[in-house]
Amino acid sequence: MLRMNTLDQRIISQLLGNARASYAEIGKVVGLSAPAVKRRVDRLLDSGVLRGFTAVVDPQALGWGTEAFVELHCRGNVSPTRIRAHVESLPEVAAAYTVSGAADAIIHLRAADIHHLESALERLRALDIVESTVSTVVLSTLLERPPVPQ
Amino acid sequence: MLRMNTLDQRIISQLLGNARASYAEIGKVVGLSAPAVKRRVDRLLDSGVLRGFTAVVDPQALGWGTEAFVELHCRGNVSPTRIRAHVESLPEVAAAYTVSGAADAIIHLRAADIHHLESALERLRALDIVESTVSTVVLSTLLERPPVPQ
DNA sequence: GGTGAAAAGAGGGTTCT
DNA sequence: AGAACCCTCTTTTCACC
Repeated sequence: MLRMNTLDQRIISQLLGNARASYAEIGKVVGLSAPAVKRRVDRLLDSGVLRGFTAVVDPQALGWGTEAFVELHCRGNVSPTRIRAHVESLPEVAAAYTVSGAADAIIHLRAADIHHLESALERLRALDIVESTVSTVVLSTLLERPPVPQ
Repeated sequence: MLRMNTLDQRIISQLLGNARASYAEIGKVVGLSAPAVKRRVDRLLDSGVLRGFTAVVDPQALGWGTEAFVELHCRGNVSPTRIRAHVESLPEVAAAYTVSGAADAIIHLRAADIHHLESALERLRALDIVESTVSTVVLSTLLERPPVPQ
């Protein structure tokens, strides 16, 4: 595990805001030269604190505007690893979490439309670890923030 | 609304995989010159299909490893806009959705630890639109995929 | 959408503290 | 160790075709 300081956090903060910012731009904000920023970014990538860089797209625009949250109730005791192995076979799974409470997991589904969502749900319910599901369809996305603030 | 073709989708796909890829690299994959790629990316940014570029960080590594999903039940009829206005005042809100079913919204909370999460939940419940909440604490993240596949 | 040129940035080695 | 400086090579970003 890496020990990070304020400088690293501020660099990450800049990259969260704009992953295509140049090292010089970032350096100007955090008070470092461009090569110094690059070496820190490389180190953060190596250590796994930074996993990579991605584009933020409008799901609606790409035709993936229909979402749902599904509480997963499994048959008997199923390990998180097995749940993961099963749910990652569905491309519509945007995220999956094991949780406290009655449900075993919460699945975030993302699909093109209601029919696509229904099809994904059917395939999810057909997994042999699944006993029952409780779905909540998303009507609108009020807010979505990048993974980590500041 | 913008009409997009396969070329745009492939460019977006490349940027989803690596937002810091050079235009020349992207162009080599999709069969375009670097300036042509840049023109399309600029147009996608202008039109809002591409919202920007961000870093993918390990929340654990930055000390934001504790998450929860909260079903929000509001007093009477509250518009999505008002819900949004209220919940975005909490920095711990990672995402918020209006949903079908009994709850009015689902809030995705992200905090440093259980105590931080508890504090965020208290502030959420203190909002005057909120009648009651049902929280589900995330035990582990099994899977998290970028916003849009392919 | 491609081409070519000027400006900006990346990346590596060296020096300084 | 880590950051700044410098130099070369690549990339970006225009112009124009």
